[in-house]
Amino acid sequence: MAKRGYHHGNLRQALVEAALQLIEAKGPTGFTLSEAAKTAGVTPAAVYRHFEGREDLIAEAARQGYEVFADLMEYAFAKGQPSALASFEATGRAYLAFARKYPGHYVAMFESGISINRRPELAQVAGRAMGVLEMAAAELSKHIDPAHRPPAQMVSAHIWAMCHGVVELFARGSPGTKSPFPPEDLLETGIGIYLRGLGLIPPDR
Amino acid sequence: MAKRGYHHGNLRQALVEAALQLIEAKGPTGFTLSEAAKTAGVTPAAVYRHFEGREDLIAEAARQGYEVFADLMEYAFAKGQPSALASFEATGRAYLAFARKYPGHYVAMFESGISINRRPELAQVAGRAMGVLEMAAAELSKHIDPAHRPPAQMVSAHIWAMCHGVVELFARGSPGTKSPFPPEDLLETGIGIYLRGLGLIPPDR
DNA sequence: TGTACATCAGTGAACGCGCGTTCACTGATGTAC
DNA sequence: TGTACATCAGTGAACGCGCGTTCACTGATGTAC
Repeated sequence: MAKRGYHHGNLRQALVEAALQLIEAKGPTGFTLSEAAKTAGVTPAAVYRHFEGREDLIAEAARQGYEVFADLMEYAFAKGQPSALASFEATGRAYLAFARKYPGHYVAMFESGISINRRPELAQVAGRAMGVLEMAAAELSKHIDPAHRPPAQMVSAHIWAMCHGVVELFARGSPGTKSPFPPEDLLETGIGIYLRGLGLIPPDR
Repeated sequence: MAKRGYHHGNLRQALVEAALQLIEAKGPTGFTLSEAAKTAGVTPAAVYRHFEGREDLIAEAARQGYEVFADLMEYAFAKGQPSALASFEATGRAYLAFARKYPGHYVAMFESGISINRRPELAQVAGRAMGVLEMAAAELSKHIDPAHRPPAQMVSAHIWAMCHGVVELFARGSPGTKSPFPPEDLLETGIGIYLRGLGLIPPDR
Protein backbone atom coordinates (compact mmCIF):
# COMPACT_ATOMS: atom_id res chain seq x y z
CA MET A 1 0.00 0.00 0.00
CA ALA A 2 2.61 2.53 -1.06
CA LYS A 3 1.56 6.14 -1.01
CA ARG A 4 0.83 7.04 -4.59
CA GLY A 5 1.81 10.62 -5.13
CA TYR A 6 0.37 13.58 -3.41
CA HIS A 7 -3.05 12.20 -2.62
CA HIS A 8 -3.45 9.30 -0.36
CA GLY A 9 -6.68 7.89 -1.65
CA ASN A 10 -8.27 6.71 1.54
CA LEU A 11 -6.55 8.60 4.27
CA ARG A 12 -9.52 8.77 6.57
CA GLN A 13 -9.74 5.02 7.01
CA ALA A 14 -5.98 4.64 7.05
CA LEU A 15 -5.86 7.03 9.99
CA VAL A 16 -8.49 5.10 11.87
CA GLU A 17 -6.55 1.91 11.36
CA ALA A 18 -3.31 3.51 12.43
CA ALA A 19 -5.05 4.83 15.52
CA LEU A 20 -6.42 1.40 16.37
CA GLN A 21 -3.04 -0.17 16.00
CA LEU A 22 -1.42 2.44 18.22
CA ILE A 23 -4.16 2.31 20.82
CA GLU A 24 -3.76 -1.44 20.99
CA ALA A 25 -0.01 -1.17 21.34
CA LYS A 26 0.27 1.74 23.74
CA GLY A 27 -3.09 2.18 25.33
CA PRO A 28 -5.40 5.14 24.94
CA THR A 29 -2.90 7.25 26.86
CA GLY A 30 0.03 6.52 24.65
CA PHE A 31 -1.84 7.19 21.47
CA THR A 32 -0.98 10.45 19.75
CA LEU A 33 -2.43 12.09 16.72
CA SER A 34 1.01 12.87 15.38
CA GLU A 35 2.11 9.28 15.51
CA ALA A 36 -1.06 8.09 13.86
CA ALA A 37 -0.40 10.54 11.04
CA LYS A 38 3.16 9.35 10.68
CA THR A 39 2.03 5.73 10.64
CA ALA A 40 -0.34 6.57 7.81
CA GLY A 41 2.53 8.25 5.99
CA VAL A 42 1.19 11.73 6.27
CA THR A 43 1.77 15.05 8.01
CA PRO A 44 -0.06 15.65 11.31
CA ALA A 45 -1.81 18.61 9.73
CA ALA A 46 -3.40 16.35 7.14
CA VAL A 47 -5.45 14.72 9.86
CA TYR A 48 -7.47 17.88 10.17
CA ARG A 49 -8.86 17.42 6.68
CA HIS A 50 -10.74 14.40 7.96
CA PHE A 51 -11.22 14.81 11.69
CA GLU A 52 -11.79 17.65 14.06
CA GLY A 53 -8.87 16.53 16.17
CA ARG A 54 -7.45 13.80 18.28
CA GLU A 55 -10.61 13.04 20.23
CA ASP A 56 -12.68 12.90 17.11
CA LEU A 57 -10.36 10.32 15.62
CA ILE A 58 -10.65 8.13 18.71
CA ALA A 59 -14.42 8.51 18.64
CA GLU A 60 -14.54 7.27 15.07
CA ALA A 61 -12.39 4.28 15.98
CA ALA A 62 -14.79 3.51 18.81
CA ARG A 63 -17.78 3.92 16.54
CA GLN A 64 -16.45 1.41 14.06
CA GLY A 65 -15.76 -0.91 16.96
CA TYR A 66 -19.33 -0.69 18.19
CA GLU A 67 -20.52 -1.40 14.68
CA VAL A 68 -18.54 -4.62 14.42
CA PHE A 69 -19.39 -5.48 18.00
CA ALA A 70 -23.11 -5.10 17.47
CA ASP A 71 -22.94 -7.16 14.28
CA LEU A 72 -21.07 -9.95 16.02
CA MET A 73 -23.50 -10.02 18.89
CA GLU A 74 -26.47 -10.04 16.56
CA TYR A 75 -24.99 -12.83 14.54
CA ALA A 76 -24.26 -14.90 17.63
CA PHE A 77 -27.74 -14.30 18.94
CA ALA A 78 -29.35 -15.34 15.68
CA LYS A 79 -27.18 -18.41 15.37
CA GLY A 80 -28.26 -19.68 18.77
CA GLN A 81 -31.94 -19.39 17.94
CA PRO A 82 -34.47 -20.80 18.47
CA SER A 83 -32.96 -21.86 21.79
CA ALA A 84 -32.97 -18.83 24.09
CA LEU A 85 -30.33 -20.43 26.23
CA ALA A 86 -27.99 -21.17 23.35
CA SER A 87 -28.50 -17.65 22.01
CA PHE A 88 -27.66 -16.14 25.33
CA GLU A 89 -24.53 -18.17 25.85
CA ALA A 90 -23.36 -17.51 22.32
CA THR A 91 -23.84 -13.80 22.85
CA GLY A 92 -21.67 -13.89 25.95
CA ARG A 93 -18.97 -15.78 24.12
CA ALA A 94 -19.16 -13.33 21.24
CA TYR A 95 -18.39 -10.55 23.70
CA LEU A 96 -15.13 -12.13 24.74
CA ALA A 97 -14.30 -13.11 21.19
CA PHE A 98 -14.69 -9.53 20.11
CA ALA A 99 -12.45 -8.24 22.89
CA ARG A 100 -9.82 -10.77 21.87
CA LYS A 101 -9.98 -10.21 18.16
CA TYR A 102 -10.32 -6.43 18.16
CA PRO A 103 -8.37 -5.26 21.18
CA GLY A 104 -7.77 -1.82 19.70
CA HIS A 105 -11.45 -1.30 19.15
CA TYR A 106 -12.25 -2.62 22.59
CA VAL A 107 -9.88 -0.21 24.28
CA ALA A 108 -11.17 2.70 22.20
CA MET A 109 -14.71 1.80 23.18
CA PHE A 110 -14.33 1.05 26.85
CA GLU A 111 -11.07 2.44 28.11
CA SER A 112 -10.39 5.59 26.16
CA GLY A 113 -12.72 7.64 28.30
CA ILE A 114 -14.57 8.77 25.20
CA SER A 115 -18.10 9.86 25.92
CA ILE A 116 -20.70 7.84 24.14
CA ASN A 117 -22.78 10.94 23.68
CA ARG A 118 -20.05 12.75 21.84
CA ARG A 119 -21.71 12.07 18.52
CA PRO A 120 -25.24 10.83 17.92
CA GLU A 121 -24.12 7.96 15.69
CA LEU A 122 -21.87 6.73 18.46
CA ALA A 123 -24.69 6.67 20.98
CA GLN A 124 -26.94 4.98 18.49
CA VAL A 125 -24.66 2.12 17.56
CA ALA A 126 -23.65 1.59 21.17
CA GLY A 127 -27.32 1.30 22.00
CA ARG A 128 -27.74 -1.28 19.29
CA ALA A 129 -24.99 -3.42 20.80
CA MET A 130 -26.44 -3.23 24.27
CA GLY A 131 -29.87 -3.90 22.83
CA VAL A 132 -28.81 -7.29 21.55
CA LEU A 133 -27.69 -8.39 24.97
CA GLU A 134 -30.89 -7.11 26.52
CA MET A 135 -32.94 -8.89 23.93
CA ALA A 136 -31.10 -12.12 24.61
CA ALA A 137 -31.76 -11.67 28.30
CA ALA A 138 -35.42 -10.95 27.68
CA GLU A 139 -35.84 -14.10 25.59
CA LEU A 140 -34.21 -16.03 28.33
CA SER A 141 -36.40 -14.53 31.01
CA LYS A 142 -39.49 -15.96 29.40
CA HIS A 143 -38.38 -19.36 30.54
CA ILE A 144 -38.09 -18.37 34.15
CA ASP A 145 -40.90 -18.70 36.61
CA PRO A 146 -42.28 -15.14 36.71
CA ALA A 147 -42.36 -15.18 40.50
CA HIS A 148 -38.58 -15.46 40.70
CA ARG A 149 -37.69 -13.62 37.55
CA PRO A 150 -35.29 -10.71 37.80
CA PRO A 151 -35.77 -7.93 35.23
CA ALA A 152 -34.20 -8.71 31.88
CA GLN A 153 -32.18 -5.52 32.01
CA MET A 154 -30.67 -6.66 35.25
CA VAL A 155 -29.70 -10.01 33.83
CA SER A 156 -28.02 -8.36 30.88
CA ALA A 157 -26.21 -5.98 33.19
CA HIS A 158 -24.91 -8.91 35.24
CA ILE A 159 -23.63 -10.69 32.21
CA TRP A 160 -22.13 -7.60 30.74
CA ALA A 161 -20.33 -6.90 34.00
CA MET A 162 -18.99 -10.43 34.16
CA CYS A 163 -17.81 -10.27 30.56
CA HIS A 164 -16.17 -6.91 31.01
CA GLY A 165 -14.56 -7.95 34.26
CA VAL A 166 -13.09 -11.09 32.74
CA VAL A 167 -11.76 -9.12 29.80
CA GLU A 168 -10.19 -6.41 31.87
CA LEU A 169 -8.74 -8.58 34.58
CA PHE A 170 -7.82 -11.79 32.84
CA ALA A 171 -7.87 -11.41 29.09
CA ARG A 172 -5.38 -8.61 28.89
CA GLY A 173 -1.69 -8.69 29.67
CA SER A 174 -2.96 -7.07 32.81
CA PRO A 175 -0.90 -6.06 35.82
CA GLY A 176 0.07 -9.33 37.39
CA THR A 177 -3.52 -10.42 37.66
CA LYS A 178 -3.20 -13.75 36.06
CA SER A 179 -5.42 -16.63 36.76
CA PRO A 180 -4.67 -20.29 36.26
CA PHE A 181 -7.72 -20.46 33.98
CA PRO A 182 -8.05 -19.26 30.42
CA PRO A 183 -10.49 -16.35 30.15
CA GLU A 184 -12.75 -18.33 27.85
CA ASP A 185 -13.19 -21.03 30.47
CA LEU A 186 -13.64 -18.48 33.19
CA LEU A 187 -16.42 -16.77 31.32
CA GLU A 188 -18.07 -19.99 30.24
CA THR A 189 -18.15 -21.48 33.72
CA GLY A 190 -19.13 -18.17 35.28
CA ILE A 191 -22.08 -17.74 32.97
CA GLY A 192 -22.97 -21.38 33.45
CA ILE A 193 -23.15 -21.05 37.21
CA TYR A 194 -25.10 -17.85 36.88
CA LEU A 195 -27.66 -19.46 34.56
CA ARG A 196 -28.02 -22.35 36.93
CA GLY A 197 -28.74 -19.78 39.60
CA LEU A 198 -31.52 -18.47 37.43
CA GLY A 199 -32.94 -21.95 37.26
CA LEU A 200 -32.29 -22.33 33.58
CA ILE A 201 -29.86 -25.19 33.80
CA PRO A 202 -30.57 -28.25 35.90
CA PRO A 203 -28.63 -28.24 39.21
CA ASP A 204 -26.29 -31.05 38.33
CA ARG A 205 -24.98 -31.85 34.98
CA MET B 1 -2.15 23.04 56.50
CA ALA B 2 -0.14 26.08 55.47
CA LYS B 3 3.40 25.46 54.37
CA ARG B 4 5.59 26.28 57.31
CA GLY B 5 8.83 27.70 56.00
CA TYR B 6 11.32 25.91 53.87
CA HIS B 7 10.67 22.38 54.94
CA HIS B 8 7.34 20.81 54.36
CA GLY B 9 7.30 18.28 57.13
CA ASN B 10 5.56 15.40 55.46
CA LEU B 11 5.90 16.04 51.79
CA ARG B 12 6.01 12.42 50.78
CA GLN B 13 2.52 11.67 52.01
CA ALA B 14 1.23 15.04 50.87
CA LEU B 15 2.35 14.17 47.36
CA VAL B 16 0.62 10.82 47.45
CA GLU B 17 -2.58 12.49 48.54
CA ALA B 18 -2.31 15.13 45.88
CA ALA B 19 -1.73 12.42 43.31
CA LEU B 20 -4.79 10.49 44.46
CA GLN B 21 -6.93 13.55 44.27
CA LEU B 22 -5.73 14.38 40.78
CA ILE B 23 -6.04 10.80 39.55
CA GLU B 24 -9.58 10.72 40.81
CA ALA B 25 -10.40 14.01 39.15
CA LYS B 26 -8.65 13.59 35.83
CA GLY B 27 -7.96 9.92 35.44
CA PRO B 28 -4.55 8.27 35.34
CA THR B 29 -3.91 9.95 32.00
CA GLY B 30 -4.57 13.45 33.16
CA PHE B 31 -2.40 13.13 36.22
CA THR B 32 0.92 14.94 36.03
CA LEU B 33 3.79 15.02 38.42
CA SER B 34 4.09 18.77 38.06
CA GLU B 35 0.51 19.35 39.07
CA ALA B 36 0.79 17.03 42.01
CA ALA B 37 3.80 19.03 43.17
CA LYS B 38 1.96 22.29 42.77
CA THR B 39 -1.03 20.92 44.66
CA ALA B 40 1.29 20.00 47.51
CA GLY B 41 2.72 23.53 47.42
CA VAL B 42 6.11 22.53 46.18
CA THR B 43 8.38 22.66 43.16
CA PRO B 44 8.27 19.71 40.75
CA ALA B 45 11.92 19.06 41.45
CA ALA B 46 11.15 18.46 45.12
CA VAL B 47 9.25 15.34 44.18
CA TYR B 48 12.53 13.69 43.30
CA ARG B 49 13.66 13.81 46.92
CA HIS B 50 10.94 11.28 47.69
CA PHE B 51 10.17 9.37 44.53
CA GLU B 52 12.07 8.15 41.54
CA GLY B 53 9.61 9.84 39.25
CA ARG B 54 6.07 10.00 38.10
CA GLU B 55 5.51 6.25 37.83
CA ASP B 56 6.96 5.64 41.23
CA LEU B 57 4.54 8.11 42.76
CA ILE B 58 1.59 6.37 41.15
CA ALA B 59 2.90 3.02 42.32
CA GLU B 60 3.01 4.25 45.90
CA ALA B 61 -0.54 5.53 45.63
CA ALA B 62 -1.60 2.12 44.34
CA ARG B 63 0.31 0.38 47.12
CA GLN B 64 -1.47 2.35 49.80
CA GLY B 65 -4.72 1.56 48.07
CA TYR B 66 -4.04 -2.16 48.14
CA GLU B 67 -3.20 -1.87 51.81
CA VAL B 68 -6.53 -0.30 52.67
CA PHE B 69 -8.30 -2.63 50.27
CA ALA B 70 -6.83 -5.74 51.83
CA ASP B 71 -7.66 -4.50 55.30
CA LEU B 72 -11.25 -3.81 54.36
CA MET B 73 -11.66 -7.19 52.75
CA GLU B 74 -10.12 -8.94 55.73
CA TYR B 75 -12.36 -7.07 58.10
CA ALA B 76 -15.47 -7.89 56.08
CA PHE B 77 -14.46 -11.52 55.88
CA ALA B 78 -13.90 -11.76 59.62
CA LYS B 79 -17.15 -10.00 60.41
CA GLY B 80 -19.15 -12.51 58.42
CA GLN B 81 -17.64 -15.47 60.24
CA PRO B 82 -18.45 -18.16 61.22
CA SER B 83 -20.90 -18.24 58.31
CA ALA B 84 -18.94 -18.88 55.14
CA LEU B 85 -21.79 -17.53 53.07
CA ALA B 86 -22.09 -14.30 55.02
CA SER B 87 -18.33 -13.84 54.89
CA PHE B 88 -18.29 -14.28 51.20
CA GLU B 89 -21.10 -11.89 50.53
CA ALA B 90 -19.64 -9.30 52.86
CA THR B 91 -16.33 -9.55 51.06
CA GLY B 92 -18.01 -8.85 47.75
CA ARG B 93 -19.79 -5.86 49.15
CA ALA B 94 -16.57 -4.59 50.66
CA TYR B 95 -15.07 -4.61 47.19
CA LEU B 96 -17.68 -2.24 45.85
CA ALA B 97 -17.60 -0.12 48.98
CA PHE B 98 -13.87 0.34 48.56
CA ALA B 99 -14.22 1.37 44.94
CA ARG B 100 -16.83 3.90 45.92
CA LYS B 101 -15.04 5.33 48.91
CA TYR B 102 -11.52 5.42 47.47
CA PRO B 103 -11.96 6.08 43.78
CA GLY B 104 -8.50 7.59 43.41
CA HIS B 105 -6.91 4.51 44.91
CA TYR B 106 -9.06 2.25 42.80
CA VAL B 107 -8.04 3.95 39.60
CA ALA B 108 -4.38 3.93 40.60
CA MET B 109 -4.63 0.22 41.34
CA PHE B 110 -6.65 -1.01 38.40
CA GLU B 111 -6.64 1.56 35.66
CA SER B 112 -3.29 3.29 35.80
CA GLY B 113 -1.58 0.50 33.93
CA ILE B 114 0.97 0.23 36.71
CA SER B 115 2.59 -3.16 36.85
CA ILE B 116 2.04 -4.98 40.06
CA ASN B 117 5.52 -6.38 39.87
CA ARG B 118 7.09 -2.97 39.79
CA ARG B 119 8.01 -3.17 43.43
CA PRO B 120 7.99 -6.24 45.64
CA GLU B 121 5.86 -4.60 48.34
CA LEU B 122 3.25 -3.83 45.74
CA ALA B 123 3.06 -7.41 44.56
CA GLN B 124 2.94 -8.61 48.14
CA VAL B 125 0.09 -6.45 49.33
CA ALA B 126 -1.88 -7.07 46.13
CA GLY B 127 -1.44 -10.76 46.79
CA ARG B 128 -2.78 -10.30 50.28
CA ALA B 129 -5.93 -8.64 48.95
CA MET B 130 -6.55 -11.37 46.42
CA GLY B 131 -5.79 -13.94 49.06
CA VAL B 132 -8.71 -12.82 51.18
CA LEU B 133 -11.13 -13.33 48.33
CA GLU B 134 -9.67 -16.72 47.56
CA MET B 135 -9.88 -17.72 51.19
CA ALA B 136 -13.50 -16.68 51.32
CA ALA B 137 -14.15 -18.72 48.21
CA ALA B 138 -12.35 -21.72 49.68
CA GLU B 139 -14.39 -21.58 52.88
CA LEU B 140 -17.48 -21.44 50.79
CA SER B 141 -16.45 -24.36 48.64
CA LYS B 142 -16.40 -26.63 51.63
CA HIS B 143 -20.16 -26.49 51.68
CA ILE B 144 -20.50 -27.61 48.11
CA ASP B 145 -20.89 -31.18 47.09
CA PRO B 146 -17.34 -32.10 46.01
CA ALA B 147 -18.63 -33.73 42.83
CA HIS B 148 -19.93 -30.42 41.52
CA ARG B 149 -17.45 -28.12 43.14
CA PRO B 150 -15.53 -25.73 40.93
CA PRO B 151 -12.03 -24.80 42.11
CA ALA B 152 -12.04 -22.09 44.76
CA GLN B 153 -9.72 -19.97 42.67
CA MET B 154 -12.22 -20.05 39.88
CA VAL B 155 -15.03 -18.95 42.13
CA SER B 156 -12.99 -16.04 43.42
CA ALA B 157 -12.07 -15.09 39.86
CA HIS B 158 -15.73 -15.06 38.88
CA ILE B 159 -16.68 -12.86 41.76
CA TRP B 160 -13.76 -10.56 41.22
CA ALA B 161 -14.69 -10.19 37.58
CA MET B 162 -18.28 -9.43 38.44
CA CYS B 163 -17.24 -6.86 41.05
CA HIS B 164 -14.77 -5.20 38.73
CA GLY B 165 -17.22 -5.19 35.86
CA VAL B 166 -19.92 -3.57 37.95
CA VAL B 167 -17.51 -0.95 39.20
CA GLU B 168 -16.14 -0.09 35.79
CA LEU B 169 -19.40 -0.10 33.90
CA PHE B 170 -21.96 1.11 36.37
CA ALA B 171 -20.35 2.63 39.43
CA ARG B 172 -18.36 5.28 37.61
CA GLY B 173 -19.67 8.29 35.74
CA SER B 174 -18.90 6.03 32.86
CA PRO B 175 -19.54 6.78 29.21
CA GLY B 176 -23.28 6.61 28.86
CA THR B 177 -23.43 3.15 30.31
CA LYS B 178 -26.01 3.75 32.92
CA SER B 179 -28.27 1.15 34.25
CA PRO B 180 -31.61 1.65 35.92
CA PHE B 181 -30.26 -0.20 38.94
CA PRO B 182 -27.87 1.08 41.60
CA PRO B 183 -24.51 -0.72 41.43
CA GLU B 184 -24.94 -2.04 44.95
CA ASP B 185 -28.15 -3.80 43.98
CA LEU B 186 -26.65 -5.04 40.78
CA LEU B 187 -23.75 -6.62 42.60
CA GLU B 188 -25.88 -8.02 45.38
CA THR B 189 -28.36 -9.67 43.06
CA GLY B 190 -25.63 -10.85 40.72
CA ILE B 191 -23.71 -12.54 43.48
CA GLY B 192 -26.95 -13.93 44.86
CA ILE B 193 -27.85 -15.60 41.59
CA TYR B 194 -24.33 -16.88 41.21
CA LEU B 195 -24.35 -18.41 44.69
CA ARG B 196 -27.67 -20.02 43.97
CA GLY B 197 -26.07 -21.51 40.91
CA LEU B 198 -23.42 -22.99 43.15
CA GLY B 199 -26.15 -24.60 45.19
CA LEU B 200 -25.42 -22.54 48.27
CA ILE B 201 -28.71 -20.75 48.44
CA PRO B 202 -31.98 -22.60 48.12
CA PRO B 203 -33.57 -22.22 44.67
CA ASP B 204 -36.40 -20.02 45.85
CA ARG B 205 -36.29 -17.57 48.60
C1' DT C 1 -10.16 15.99 -27.24
C1' DG C 2 -8.21 20.11 -25.15
C1' DT C 3 -8.07 23.83 -22.10
C1' DA C 4 -9.21 26.92 -18.10
C1' DC C 5 -10.32 26.92 -13.76
C1' DA C 6 -12.38 25.56 -9.20
C1' DT C 7 -11.93 22.44 -5.67
C1' DC C 8 -9.80 19.22 -2.96
C1' DA C 9 -6.16 17.01 -0.12
C1' DG C 10 -2.02 17.31 1.01
C1' DT C 11 2.67 19.98 2.78
C1' DG C 12 5.89 22.07 5.91
C1' DA C 13 7.01 25.54 8.93
C1' DA C 14 5.75 27.56 13.01
C1' DC C 15 3.36 28.38 17.48
C1' DG C 16 2.86 27.99 22.39
C1' DC C 17 2.47 24.68 25.90
C1' DG C 18 3.31 21.77 29.70
C1' DC C 19 5.63 17.89 30.52
C1' DG C 20 9.43 15.05 33.17
C1' DT C 21 13.85 15.51 34.58
C1' DT C 22 18.71 17.54 35.83
C1' DC C 23 21.57 20.56 38.18
C1' DA C 24 24.00 23.61 41.12
C1' DC C 25 22.32 26.08 44.69
C1' DT C 26 20.68 27.37 49.54
C1' DG C 27 17.99 27.55 53.63
C1' DA C 28 16.73 24.67 57.64
C1' DT C 29 17.65 21.09 60.75
C1' DG C 30 20.25 17.93 63.58
C1' DT C 31 24.49 16.58 65.94
C1' DA C 32 29.22 16.48 68.18
C1' DC C 33 31.90 18.52 71.30
C1' DT D 1 24.57 26.52 76.48
C1' DG D 2 27.06 27.76 72.33
C1' DT D 3 29.28 26.94 68.19
C1' DA D 4 30.93 24.50 63.95
C1' DC D 5 29.68 21.70 60.68
C1' DA D 6 27.38 17.82 58.12
C1' DT D 7 23.20 16.48 56.29
C1' DC D 8 18.82 17.00 54.63
C1' DA D 9 14.93 18.94 51.88
C1' DG D 10 13.76 22.31 49.41
C1' DT D 11 14.44 26.08 45.22
C1' DG D 12 14.48 27.92 40.64
C1' DA D 13 16.32 28.01 36.28
C1' DA D 14 17.08 25.40 32.44
C1' DC D 15 16.87 21.48 29.12
C1' DG D 16 14.99 18.95 25.30
C1' DC D 17 10.89 16.90 23.82
C1' DG D 18 6.75 15.86 21.50
C1' DC D 19 2.38 17.27 21.59
C1' DG D 20 -2.02 19.37 19.23
C1' DT D 21 -3.17 22.84 16.36
C1' DT D 22 -2.94 26.92 12.81
C1' DC D 23 -1.69 28.83 8.61
C1' DA D 24 -0.53 30.10 4.05
C1' DC D 25 0.90 27.34 0.53
C1' DT D 26 0.83 23.99 -3.54
C1' DG D 27 0.30 19.89 -6.16
C1' DA D 28 -3.32 16.80 -7.94
C1' DT D 29 -7.88 15.98 -9.41
C1' DG D 30 -12.34 16.81 -11.39
C1' DT D 31 -15.44 19.52 -14.26
C1' DA D 32 -17.50 22.84 -17.72
C1' DC D 33 -17.39 24.16 -22.12
